[in-house]
Amino acid sequence: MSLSLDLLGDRWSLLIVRDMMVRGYRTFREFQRSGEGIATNILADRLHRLEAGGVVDREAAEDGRSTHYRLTEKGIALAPMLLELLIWGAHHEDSDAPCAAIEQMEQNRAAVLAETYRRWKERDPAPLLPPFRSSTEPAAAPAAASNRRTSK
Amino acid sequence: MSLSLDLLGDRWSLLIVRDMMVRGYRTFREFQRSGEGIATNILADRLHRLEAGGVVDREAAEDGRSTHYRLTEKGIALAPMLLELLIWGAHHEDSDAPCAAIEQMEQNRAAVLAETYRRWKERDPAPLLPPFRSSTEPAAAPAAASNRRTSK
DNA sequence: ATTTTTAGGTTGCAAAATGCAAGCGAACTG
DNA sequence: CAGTTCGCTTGCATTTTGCAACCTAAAAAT
Repeated sequence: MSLSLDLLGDRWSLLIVRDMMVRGYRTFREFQRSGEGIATNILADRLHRLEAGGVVDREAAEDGRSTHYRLTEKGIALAPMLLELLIWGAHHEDSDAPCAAIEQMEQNRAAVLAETYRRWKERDPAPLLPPFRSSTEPAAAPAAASNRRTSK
Repeated sequence: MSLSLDLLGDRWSLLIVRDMMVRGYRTFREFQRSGEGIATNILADRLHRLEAGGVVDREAAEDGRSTHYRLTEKGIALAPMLLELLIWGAHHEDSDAPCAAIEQMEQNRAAVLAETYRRWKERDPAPLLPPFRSSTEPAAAPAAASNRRTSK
């Protein structure tokens, strides 16, 4: 496990993986602007390390100028761990998390993971959970059969 | 989640929590000698931060000289996440992990977590998985609710 | 065909975190 | 009383981080 933490045990790596997995982020810019404020040199370094560690892959986008980062099989396999961390954080740290959504995930772990894996396999870039506060569009229906948008 | 990583997102914090949870470590010395080689100043700092973050508690030991660190409710709640990380690491990083034991944990998540929680509640310092060896022995199996330990 | 914008970085530098070895005070032990 | 164990702290060198500025290549706009 110490080897795992060599790769993932820092302030940013898991945040990047989470952004790829649940928010569907793919490009350098998206990570950069994801609100937490990572410096560009650190972001570049982390992406390289994750690539070297076999957690992400980079591929040129169709438009020719941007690069798309994508989780590998090894990377998407972090989903269960990340889900548990998300739940733990919602309960014990993040007071601003959308409680109803989290509770639903908690009671529907398998479905959430299945949906996460499907989105990865089909390269579906839609966010797993829609952006927190200003979501008025009923676009993305995340987890399982029973899904209802409950605001905070 | 970024708040969670403020507290846990570094090379050592999760390793300390794991040592408390699965190896039953309690004292400064035990953490220090746990093989990974953390410097004493860093260890002291991490223990303080984990205490400040409400993940561990410190209590004076009976012998008067040593201190016992113990996971709080919030700390033991990290068990599901840590179990998933352990499994992920065994599959994708740690080639030296005891594969059979891991596989058993994987198919028995709920029981492993129940046993972990019991050990915490009863202050049972026995390691969850004994120092690495073959897992064909039923006595070492932590999974079942049957337990005959007479500590305390 | 030039300019402008966008994307994905690199570089230099200061500040903070880390690793290492040594030492320190209090509590027990002989 | 001397010596050991325990949980740290201190000083110092090295490494990592954060910040801002800058760079190149390609697409878009003019």
